[in-house]
Amino acid sequence: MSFAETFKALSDPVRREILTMLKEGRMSAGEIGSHFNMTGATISYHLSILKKAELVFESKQKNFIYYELNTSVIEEVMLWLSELKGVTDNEEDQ
Amino acid sequence: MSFAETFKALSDPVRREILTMLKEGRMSAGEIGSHFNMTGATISYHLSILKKAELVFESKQKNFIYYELNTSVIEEVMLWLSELKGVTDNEEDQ
DNA sequence: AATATATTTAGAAAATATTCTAAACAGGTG
DNA sequence: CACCTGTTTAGAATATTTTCTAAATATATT
Repeated sequence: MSFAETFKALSDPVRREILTMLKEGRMSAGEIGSHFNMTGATISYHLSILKKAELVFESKQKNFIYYELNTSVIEEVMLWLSELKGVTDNEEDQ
Repeated sequence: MSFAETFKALSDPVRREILTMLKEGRMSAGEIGSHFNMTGATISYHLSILKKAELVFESKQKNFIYYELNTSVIEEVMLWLSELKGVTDNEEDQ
């Protein structure tokens, strides 16, 4: 995991909205795309950035590709941020 | 606070390193700059991005400008991320 | 007041990111 | 197999970001 890739992925509003949509469950590329006023190619580009950042993973089914949140990277980012805040091990457990 | 600005600020390795340095306490622009192989102008640019994102604040003293971490925005980001993970209010308290 | 030190601003060059259109690919269905 | 649907890839246009040099500003010191 690279924080550069992760934060870069999170820095785009379209990509953050995609992640928020995926909170409710997995969606196909087409379903995701229909929520935006953009071509499928552009959505595919954003999904590829999220995939590289490991913020989502995909699974194929028929000729659909489903995307799903990957929460483990989110936890790593939160850990980095909490260390930045200077949280001690004890404080972390509260 | 805008998540776009915050994540964009966090997406650059130089800026993340500046934040990590500031964890130890406040530093002047010059002190920060001397840790990097870049001109003062470039460091000033990065500091302005961090300032706009409210990840740091500055205070002037003599002809030095000191920078300091602002942890409140970091907490807002962590909250956004924990909501993305789908954490319930109860789980948050553990 | 002149000079020195610390930092920022302006403007330009180079690198990266975002978006589009058109074409390609992959898996079903008639 | 030919075709349709869903998605990605390639390539180009545009926008944004990062970095530099040079100049400007602001505060202190002599």
